Amino acid sequence: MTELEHYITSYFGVVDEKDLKTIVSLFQLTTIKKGDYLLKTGRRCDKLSFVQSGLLRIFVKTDDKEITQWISTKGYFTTDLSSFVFETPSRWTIQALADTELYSITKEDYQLIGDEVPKWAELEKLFIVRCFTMLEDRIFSHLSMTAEERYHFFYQHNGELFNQVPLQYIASMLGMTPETFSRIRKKPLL
Amino acid sequence: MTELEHYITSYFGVVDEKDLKTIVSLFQLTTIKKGDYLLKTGRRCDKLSFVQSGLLRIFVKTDDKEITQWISTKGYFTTDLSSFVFETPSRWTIQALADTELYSITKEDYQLIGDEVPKWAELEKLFIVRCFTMLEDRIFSHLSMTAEERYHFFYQHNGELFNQVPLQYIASMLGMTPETFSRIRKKPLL
DNA sequence: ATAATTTCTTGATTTTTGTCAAGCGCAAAA
DNA sequence: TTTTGCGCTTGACAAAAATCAAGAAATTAT
Repeated sequence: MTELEHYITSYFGVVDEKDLKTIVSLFQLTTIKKGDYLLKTGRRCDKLSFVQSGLLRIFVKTDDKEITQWISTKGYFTTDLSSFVFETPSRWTIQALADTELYSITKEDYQLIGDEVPKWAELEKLFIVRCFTMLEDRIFSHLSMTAEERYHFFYQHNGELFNQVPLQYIASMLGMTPETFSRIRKKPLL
Repeated sequence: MTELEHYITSYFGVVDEKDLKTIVSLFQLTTIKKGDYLLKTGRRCDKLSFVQSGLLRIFVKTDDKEITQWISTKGYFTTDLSSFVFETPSRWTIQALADTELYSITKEDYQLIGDEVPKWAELEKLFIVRCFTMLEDRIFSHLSMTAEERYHFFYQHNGELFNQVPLQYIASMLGMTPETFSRIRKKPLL
């Protein structure tokens, strides 16, 4: 079983062997180099990508700074969901932070899954609801926690990321400056 | 056309007359009084409610304070989505801030919609993706804006709420204390 | 109408976080 | 190896926001 098959099984739920092969066969393995862009703000995001290895940073460039929205690691699906679904210009820019292997599927092919696998619509919905809930949690963290608390919480749950990506991106993603991040980092834990 | 019919048409997309009647007939009009609870944290949220009139506050009680996640006004669907879909204990408490009329549908009946209206699965997905995108925007506002900017942005888009609900709840929902909210409020606009 | 409660404001103060500027360390490039 | 650039840290300072406490103002209850 490939990682993609494993991920689909565990995150979307049980799909029979045959359907799983059908789904996976629609994904194409592609590679992008460190620094390359998978998507740029304003372009239409016409594919959904699964990170097989490597790292992606999802961010927005405003007038004076870049805001990192999320960092996708191995085992994550990545896309500009709104752009992918509604075919509108994307809000996010997605760039590789390391050489990255992706299994990607075009929107066209993605729609075939729904035709081939009747159960898909339901599984897809459950998946999106799970993503929705994660965003709710993230908003809640901004309403109820200080920068320091968000740091520790994120470190607990995603500590392995800290020695893989520039810390300034994690700082941005948590809603603080690199300086604040650095100061929290060196504080003793008491 | 009732408000509910109108809302379904405009937010979920075009559904034919007959299907629309089917859907709407599954919703039950109920009334809850100011201060009453529609849902309490930990309980299973077994229904989806459309606010016909009145106001609902969605919040969480932590050890020392209450965090308001959202305030639903006329024309909003409200539920604990995760609890409704996965039948897990709800995270949110939902309380009426005023006497409120709701059109509610149980999960059982909600599932009938999918059976009766083949198009529903797709419309439902699009609706959830739209909600997802709104949450993304909200996270972005916390990563890129100060309390003052969030205040003004929210005022621009939801100003009518300011004379309908206790301001402390809006403050909490925007991630600031009532005192900070009050000070921003009295600041001249320059 | 009056009292009681809740909500909002204000001031003084502390804490948290951001900004600016400089320097250090490390890794990639020349 | 030396240089260059990038990322991280640090310090001094400024700004933003939280806290605490007291009082108005408004709402609700009596």
